[in-house]
Amino acid sequence: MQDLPGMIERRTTADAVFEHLHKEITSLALPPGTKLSELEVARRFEVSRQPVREAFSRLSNLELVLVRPQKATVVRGFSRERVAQSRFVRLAVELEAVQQACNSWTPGKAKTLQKNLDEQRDALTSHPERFHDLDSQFHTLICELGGCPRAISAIAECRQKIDHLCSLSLARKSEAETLYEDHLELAQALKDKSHEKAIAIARLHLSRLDSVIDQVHQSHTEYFEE
Amino acid sequence: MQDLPGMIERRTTADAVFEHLHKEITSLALPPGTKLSELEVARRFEVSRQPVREAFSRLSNLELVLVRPQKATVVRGFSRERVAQSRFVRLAVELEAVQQACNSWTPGKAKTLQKNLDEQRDALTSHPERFHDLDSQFHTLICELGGCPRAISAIAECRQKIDHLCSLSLARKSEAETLYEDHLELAQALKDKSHEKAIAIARLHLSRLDSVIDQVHQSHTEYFEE
DNA sequence: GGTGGTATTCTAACATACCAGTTGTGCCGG
DNA sequence: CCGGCACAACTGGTATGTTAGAATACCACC
Repeated sequence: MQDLPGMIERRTTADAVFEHLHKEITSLALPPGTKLSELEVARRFEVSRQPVREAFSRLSNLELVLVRPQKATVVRGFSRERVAQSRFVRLAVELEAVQQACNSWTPGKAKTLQKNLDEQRDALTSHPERFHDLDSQFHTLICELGGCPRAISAIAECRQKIDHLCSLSLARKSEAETLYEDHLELAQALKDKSHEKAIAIARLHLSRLDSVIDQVHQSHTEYFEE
Repeated sequence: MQDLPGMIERRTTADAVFEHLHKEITSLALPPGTKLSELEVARRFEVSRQPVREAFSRLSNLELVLVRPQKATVVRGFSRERVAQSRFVRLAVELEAVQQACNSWTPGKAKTLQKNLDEQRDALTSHPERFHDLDSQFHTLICELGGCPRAISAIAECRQKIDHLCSLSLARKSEAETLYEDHLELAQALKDKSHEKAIAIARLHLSRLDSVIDQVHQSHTEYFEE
């Protein structure tokens, strides 16, 4: 006797506060270093301090804020180490997913992936803002079609932290073209069922993040904790 | 001007409650399905509901409990899917770590690892209860010496969820011997700098978990959510 | 003018009271 | 005896008051 339908989750005040703050932090509307006071936030949302506390706790779990008892709660900055950690795990998972995909690739799957690639190409010139989503979808498709659905959430979790930082990056335009070309090559490698090539491209693809990270680190040192 | 020394974290009541409950849950003193009432727990620890709420919130983040508003908070059971997810990520990370170790392996590192292996052999007969720690240390050493320190925490996180389940496993004795032999082979593969062999053994090594998981699933179906 | 102690005023942590659902139980009517 | 409804005893969510630690500003004193 499960409560399968009973899981209709109530939307609580704390949820609302959490989601709002989460958005403000990840969008950098609240930049790193910003002090957040329970009382102040509570007044801003016109709720009591309790749900705010709850929200702070969750944000703290996500390492988005640092709660310093009796002092203050501040928005955490980026950490090269944390980013590197995410990148590392994502690389490992992505490599495994790509390999499994290599083993089980079929023309039908290739066609589905090609459809996404076509959209990417169109987006490059017409809707640059859509490229990021298509990029994400591309990697998801490889996991899904490749028989690694478990990799999807793991990668998404890693991406989230990295994307947060990459939102500061300028020059996404030329970057996007490079990424698109990587995607093309990776798709080809899958078609060829060439493990070595696929792995090499995946490694190269993710390594491109490093320069972006370095660039952001230099242009926005003040947002970093180290 | 950092607050390097300012990070001295105070030990709060919520911490204590959280740690206590965490231990009770992971040790299965509070088996899956146990109902936890904020009020009841608060009385047990002689604190107010507030810190208990905080603790519940953290446990919920770790997916150890399920908070159902207006109904109850219950200790979550195992989920084959969640375990598989952890196992998958761990495999991916471990494979990457082993490969990097392969590239940078030296006789000196091999010697350090051998010391751990010797301890494992001794533990098998004299101190079986120590084997688990040595096993953990073995994998950590490979990451550390292999130039993948980042893999350590990622693996530890995955292990935690799986270990929780494996604590129900009987027959750890014969299992341990098999694991030890895997370790020996892996160490040899590293010495030989044989990527293929190392990867194959790592895959095999982790796949051994599956039978343990199946076994626990059959003998303790009531602890599973699905 | 510089230094030490103190008072004020922040903060988050904690305790308590209240509210709004949910659930289980038992009474009452059929 | 059985079904349905009402009530009582829960639950977690929210609001607010209280406590204690930490930073700061200020003032007296050197």
